[in-house]
Order: sequence, then C-alpha cells, then structure tokens
Amino acid sequence: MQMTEQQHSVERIFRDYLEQHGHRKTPERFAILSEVYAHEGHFDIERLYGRMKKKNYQVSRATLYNTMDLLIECDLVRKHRFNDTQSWFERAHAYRQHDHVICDVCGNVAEFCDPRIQQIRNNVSEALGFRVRSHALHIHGTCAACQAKREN
Amino acid sequence: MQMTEQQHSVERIFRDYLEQHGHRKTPERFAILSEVYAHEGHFDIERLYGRMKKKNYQVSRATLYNTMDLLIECDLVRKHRFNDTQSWFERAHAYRQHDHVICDVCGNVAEFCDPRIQQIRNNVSEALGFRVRSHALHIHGTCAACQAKREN
DNA sequence: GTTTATGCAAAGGCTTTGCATTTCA
DNA sequence: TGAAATGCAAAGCCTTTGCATAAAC
Repeated sequence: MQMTEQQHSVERIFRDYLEQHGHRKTPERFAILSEVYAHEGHFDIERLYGRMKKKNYQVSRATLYNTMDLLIECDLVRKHRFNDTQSWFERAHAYRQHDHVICDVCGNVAEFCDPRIQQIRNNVSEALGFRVRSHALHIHGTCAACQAKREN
Repeated sequence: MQMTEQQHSVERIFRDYLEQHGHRKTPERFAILSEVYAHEGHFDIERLYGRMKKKNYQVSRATLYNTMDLLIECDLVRKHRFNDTQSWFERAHAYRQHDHVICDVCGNVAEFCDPRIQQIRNNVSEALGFRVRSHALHIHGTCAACQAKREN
C-alpha cells in the first residue's frame, strides 16, 4: 500500500504517543489509524467496522472503541455527539479547525469556519482561568434544500 | 401552589402549543413543565423522575421522555449531549442565551455568554441559506480548580 | 516469560416501543 | 364514545466489561 506524506506523519505521531505512554504498537492500532485517515468526513464505529471488514482487515468493535480513545487522546481524532445516540468521529490532524452545521430534517452535516470562535475560546480561558482543550459548535436548523422541499 | 409570573407565562405557551397541535392537555404534562421550571441548572431524566417521585407526583419515565420532546418542540426546554451517554435538559424560556464550559476532569458544567456567537449564526445563515433554529457551543478542558489540584 | 491487547459474548445504561388501561375532548 | 396519553415492562441500541486467548516487549 502506497502511503501519503500525511499518513507517514500521523503514524509517527501515533507511534511516539504509544511509546511515551507505555502502550503497545499493535498492527490493529495502525490499521485502524490508516483506515481512519483514508477517508474524509464523519463516521461512526459501525461504519468503520464495515469498511475494515470489507478490506479483509477485521478488528473487533471493542478494539475500535479502545483505539478511538487513544487516537482522541493524542488529538488524531475528534469525537462528536450530534443529535442521535451514537458517537461520530473524524480525523483531526492537519485539518484546519472547523465546526458543524446540522440539518435536523435530513440529518446532513456540513462544515464551516469562523475565526471568531477562537476569540471566544480565548475569552473563556482568560475570564474563568479555564484551560481550553477543544470545543464543539453545532448549529442546528434546516438546510436550504430541505427548506425548498418543504415549500413545495 | 403559588405560581410565579413566569410559571403562568410558560404554562400559557405550552397550553397554546398543545391546542394548536391537537395534543391533549393532561395534568402530567403541566406537572412536568412546572417541575422543570422550579429549578435552574441542568438535569437528566433520572433526576427529574426522582424529584417528581419525592413530591408524590410520580409519572413514568416514558411520559417524561415524551413530554420533553413536546417541550423542546415549543422551545421551552433545551436538550444537550455533553460527554456522557445520557441527555441533559434545561428550561429555556426567558433565560438569556448562553453556552457551556465543561470540565473533562470533574465533569462540572459552567455557563457563559458571548455576543459573537450570534454573529456567527447570522453568518452561517447568510452564507449557506441555512435556517438556524438553535446552536450549542461546548468548550471542553480543565477548570481552574482541577488545574490547581493537579499541580499539588 | 510477563504483561498488555485482542476478540467474543455478555452485561450495562439510556431510550424507545408495544400494549393494556385510563382519560381527555 | 373514540382517539390519544399514560404506565409498565420488554426490547433496542450503542457502549463497556470480563475473561480466555494471542501477541508485544
């Protein structure tokens, strides 16, 4: 399998993280990392499980959950809870910070960026002495397509 | 039971909503609304269930879930998903818009306000033709108290 | 050789659902 | 009286856990 520059880079980050924390460098963990970085967009555990199964690299759901925790710890993955019950994930390294717009009619999730969010983070940090690690801004409503459909 | 001005107000909103949508005005629904507005802060279904039981006004969990959906529909309640599995709720009427700062160490949730979030909402609305209904901004990290503890 | 990770299946927790009973309109 | 809401218990779904097996170190 040909690896991109980026894949090498995230693999190194993960490897360093595992070593520094006394975790083992198992093939499953790197296979999962690779699969996560092979796609853009959001996924849940079930979808990731299906993808790996299809590629004949099946790992247990338990291992997927465990590995997600590790990847979140070292900031290679972000975890989201939108409206539904399950957790959604996305790769996080080298992707500029962004937030999410969720259509409550069709369930579609879009992304957007706004620099003001960084200012808000700084404010909270200063005002409360809070050490900010991450944030999630979810804007809910109805997307343009669903508005149009509804009017017909 | 003495009712505040506000309780009358939210009850009227709920009553109107139920009538306009052909839902029945059951005593359970109004008892739940009243209990929700009797406390500030966040609560989950189990806590609400416990409170009502203690006051000898027990309703089933199923009815609590159903009624929460109605109250969310008419903007009298907001629902949140923080980090844990269950949903958290809070009363929403006549309380100024605010967002949440979550300490991932102790789990404590604080509130803050920032007018820039409204500007971001407007931007998204204009840029994407998205009809914004609500938003949730969660800032995660470590609170001042937990930082202090950790340093000792 | 130890100790940690994996995989499987079972258990857990929150939420939804089905159905009989009650109650609002 | 008829349709909708309630309550209870069971089922569902996602996630975590326990334990035997396998594999890093």
